[in-house]
Amino acid sequence: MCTSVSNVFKDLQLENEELKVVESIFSEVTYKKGDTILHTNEKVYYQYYVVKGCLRTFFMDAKGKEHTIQFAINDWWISDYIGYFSESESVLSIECITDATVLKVAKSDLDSIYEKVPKIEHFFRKKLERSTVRFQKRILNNLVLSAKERYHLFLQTYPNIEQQIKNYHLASYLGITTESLSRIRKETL
Amino acid sequence: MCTSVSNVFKDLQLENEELKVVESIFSEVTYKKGDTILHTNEKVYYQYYVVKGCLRTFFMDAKGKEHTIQFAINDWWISDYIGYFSESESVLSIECITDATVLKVAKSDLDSIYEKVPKIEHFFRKKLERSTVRFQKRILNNLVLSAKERYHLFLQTYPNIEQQIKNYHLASYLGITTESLSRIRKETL
DNA sequence: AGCCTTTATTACCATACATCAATTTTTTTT
DNA sequence: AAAAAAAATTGATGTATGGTAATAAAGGCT
Repeated sequence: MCTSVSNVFKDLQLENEELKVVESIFSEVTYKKGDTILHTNEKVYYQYYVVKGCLRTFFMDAKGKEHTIQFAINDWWISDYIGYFSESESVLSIECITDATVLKVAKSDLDSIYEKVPKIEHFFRKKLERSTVRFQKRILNNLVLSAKERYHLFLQTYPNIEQQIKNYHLASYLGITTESLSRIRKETL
Repeated sequence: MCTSVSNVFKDLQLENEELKVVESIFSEVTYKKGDTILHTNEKVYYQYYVVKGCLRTFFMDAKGKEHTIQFAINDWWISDYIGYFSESESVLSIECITDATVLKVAKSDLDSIYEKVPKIEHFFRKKLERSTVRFQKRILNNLVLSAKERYHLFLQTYPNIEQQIKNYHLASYLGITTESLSRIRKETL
């Protein structure tokens, strides 16, 4: 069916049997630039592994201002993890910044597989550990760095993402306005 | 040995055999108010389950300003999770705000138990999921709320913690100065 | 190519919070 | 209880980033 699933778990050395079970719960979906995969106030059933393209999650605040929480490109995972893990309605939207191909998997399916294939539970625990490290670092950075410093750190850390996104995507990720980002970029040149 | 370990995993219905294995890797330690459990630039071997007392992790920036990352009271876990998960030197310090009793466990011991007792890996995966939700919410809040709003949200969310901590602890958690916090509290009365 | 929409830039003014310095209040120590 | 130390408050002023609005540049579409 979708051969890319084996790629997701390539480091795991799954038996053929295991791989079959795992493949059965993933499905490949393609989207067009601008598509919204998840709207706010929907139940969050899925998380998504990005095969190709660039996506983001964002939060729309009371004043209608967007706040980008996460970008995802090749080999990253994305979802509204607040809604996904707490099995509640979404507070974020997931949007395709470019045309995209993803593998989606339902939380309920994944949860039931953990018992059958412990390697998979292991994989997702490790993934959570890495994402915890990233989030903690992000909190640190937001506490410590100026907007300008956060901008340069982003460029360093995610050089592949900047090309694919608009300035206002990045501004809303850095927690500043497009105008401020524009000023920062001007200074830098 | 230390009976409180069974309490940590009370929802898990561990067999006697399993409990014994698990208990063997935890050890109870007591600290005095003001003690620093972990200094910066040390290897982070342990994470800590708080039995009693109040602790915090904080980051000291280049200007010598403290930034509190996390508080922990009864039944919470605490560590420098950047250092702990990435097996690197600590960037945070762990400090006892009050006298405290904790159960500490080494990452290496825990990792080796996951294979023997899958229930434990399951437990820690779930714990990571919940902490991911909390961190995502914290990022959202920092993006969206004013200092005043963050203060009131903190009081609501952690009513048990405020009594145990100094204003400057809270200020450094909210990302503001003690002076600003003082003004916020004055307005509120 | 030219039109129209989207995105980015620039300028001016506003504001939330920071910084510095002095003082008061609370807590700890003797 | 008095003295000393730590913590909190208050006032005056500074600064990074926000908000608004107008303009310019870039990208899509027929």
